[in-house]
Amino acid sequence: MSAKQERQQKILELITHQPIARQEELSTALMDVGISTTQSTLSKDIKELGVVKVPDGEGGFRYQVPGAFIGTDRLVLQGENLLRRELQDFVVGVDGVDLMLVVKTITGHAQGVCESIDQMSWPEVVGTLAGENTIFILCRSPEARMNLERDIQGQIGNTGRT
Amino acid sequence: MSAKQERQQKILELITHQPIARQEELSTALMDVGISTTQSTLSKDIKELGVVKVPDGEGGFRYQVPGAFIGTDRLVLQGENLLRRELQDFVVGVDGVDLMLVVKTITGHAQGVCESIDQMSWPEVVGTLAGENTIFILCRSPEARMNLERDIQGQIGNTGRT
DNA sequence: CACTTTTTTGAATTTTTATTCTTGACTTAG
DNA sequence: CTAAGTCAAGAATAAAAATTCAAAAAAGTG
Repeated sequence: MSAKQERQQKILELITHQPIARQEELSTALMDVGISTTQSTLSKDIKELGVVKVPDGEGGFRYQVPGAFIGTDRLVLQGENLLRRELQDFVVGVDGVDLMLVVKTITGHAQGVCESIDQMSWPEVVGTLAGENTIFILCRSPEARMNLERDIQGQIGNTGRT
Repeated sequence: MSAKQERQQKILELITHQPIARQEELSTALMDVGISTTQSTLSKDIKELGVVKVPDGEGGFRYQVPGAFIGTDRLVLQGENLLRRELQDFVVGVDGVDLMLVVKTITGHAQGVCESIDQMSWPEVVGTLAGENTIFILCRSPEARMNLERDIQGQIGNTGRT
């Protein structure tokens, strides 16, 4: 494990276990653990890790590991390309009745796929909701549902190509 | 509504709808909306609101409304006040068909808003379910749904007042 | 109304953070 | 081995954000 990785790992540990308000402070804390570095390097690490400085509600600040944030890496793929990729890779089935379309994914990926579907802002979709491996899609009409169902069905059929 | 409140409200709006990387930039954006203020004041507002500056994954930064965190003060709010606050700050849209009402929130806030809705124990609501940024609300009748939809629509419509 | 108290604000300043630029360590290809 | 290329790191510096302080505005109080 490289020095950089070790340091970044330790940074995450430190900030989750104690309130750290400034990069200098972090530098000191790292020193105590035998890691010596500069504010400059920490600034870069922090950006890379996606760590953020949040108001702590007591008039101060503290660094925190990002949780709910969108952030970092997923922004390379977007829109239709991302969706196609997700459908191909993660969706295992589609079904539906009436206004409800149900998409099954491999475990843990429903949220992600659902996010992509949301991003498309399809007019025929009223709303979506994802669990762990299932997505519910409420459609505006049975016809809209059938169209979508056919579309998605088509996409996931492509899987074994090339 | 005080000047301060208006300004802070607008800050939340602006940063959710466009990427803003620096406080000066925010100041400019506010100017475009007719609000004139200084970096100094914005720094205070940002702290008060719990807004954070996050790495955007493209080598830059942007301010963002906090999701997972908040140890701040807004948690004292309860019942209707809390709900109103949540609707204003976090809800980005409402839609529905038939018995289903769908509320969209900014990412990570659906659970919270849904909780507040549950607390209200509205008789026209049969049940609710929240994902990451979407809430499904099953209503007792289409009329009930329309009423709720109108109510919530009204709340989130308040944003741009005066 | 006066008068006190609290709150809000901006200018100036300090503090903190990001970036630029260089250097050295390490890799790879010839 | 040597040269070209990549990567990590720090010193110095630029940029951005937080804080201090004084003054103005607003909110109470008798």
